Amino acid sequence: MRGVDGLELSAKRAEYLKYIFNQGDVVRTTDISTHFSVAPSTVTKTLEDLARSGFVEHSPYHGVRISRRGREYARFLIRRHRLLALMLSRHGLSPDAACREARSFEWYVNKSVVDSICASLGHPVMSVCGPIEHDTCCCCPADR
Amino acid sequence: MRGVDGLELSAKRAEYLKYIFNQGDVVRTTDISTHFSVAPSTVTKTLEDLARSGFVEHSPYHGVRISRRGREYARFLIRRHRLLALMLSRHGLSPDAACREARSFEWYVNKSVVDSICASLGHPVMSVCGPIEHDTCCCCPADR
DNA sequence: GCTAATGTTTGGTATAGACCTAAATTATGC
DNA sequence: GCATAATTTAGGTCTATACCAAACATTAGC
Repeated sequence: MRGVDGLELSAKRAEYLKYIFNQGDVVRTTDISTHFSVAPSTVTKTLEDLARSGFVEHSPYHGVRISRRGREYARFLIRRHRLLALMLSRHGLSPDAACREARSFEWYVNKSVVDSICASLGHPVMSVCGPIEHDTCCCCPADR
Repeated sequence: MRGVDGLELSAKRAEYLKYIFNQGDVVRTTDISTHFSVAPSTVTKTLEDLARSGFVEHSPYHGVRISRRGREYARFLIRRHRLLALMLSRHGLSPDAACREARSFEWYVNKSVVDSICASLGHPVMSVCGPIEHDTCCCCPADR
């Protein structure tokens, strides 16, 4: 995660990656196109891009599998989302609203900002929409 | 400001509007193109758009002047920026970093979220990069 | 009050991202 | 091993942003 600023992927691509990560194993084009309600061909193109950037391994006609890099990045995306949602909930939003609203702008928030927020919240382990892992956080030796 | 969610303008357009608002009177195409380092024709096109949406009054060859609607909206943009910057500074960012980082994602943050943050910070009157006005805040009778 | 310099707009082009349909290709289930 | 289902390819649309060159309008100098 060194040299990562969290803005490498557009919102849409990041959502695809998150979805692929959450599915675990091999994900089929149709799964993604159904989930996001877009045409399969749209998915194929985006997948090719994600593969070109090394976030997934795409074997045509057989689906995609997340790469090591993609896995790390997806974990960061999830950690960012949950930290921002938690922050919003500390600023008066209901858990649901916090989670929903975080989705709208999280894609534009730097890793360094996320790390600051994480520290200011005392490296919390639980957010309003799930646990927060700290293996991609600046405070963890593994990341240094 | 009723019916406004803060996402009406793209980041670029909102920046143009903010600049025009800050300049006060009539602003010339060249001023804007110099400020943002883009070609004058790019500015003209964007200005036409802003005029079409009612944020500015554009009299060709004579510059633009902000409209009533634009003025209100610009005030909201500034209030949003300063509240988010203040929030970031409360989460460990230096004043400079808070202001800079807020710029990168503020464009995607809803008015309702801004209002919540405003309330949670106790409707502050000063941020890290300038005063915060509350005439566009949900807490003010003028807005109801 | 005309001309030259300056400022602005018009029209055309480009890129990136996201999306689509239709046609072609590959895989899979009997 | 063939029909059907899944997937990719080809070719296109649309929006936002940006650029340039050429045409045009305005202003300033004389």
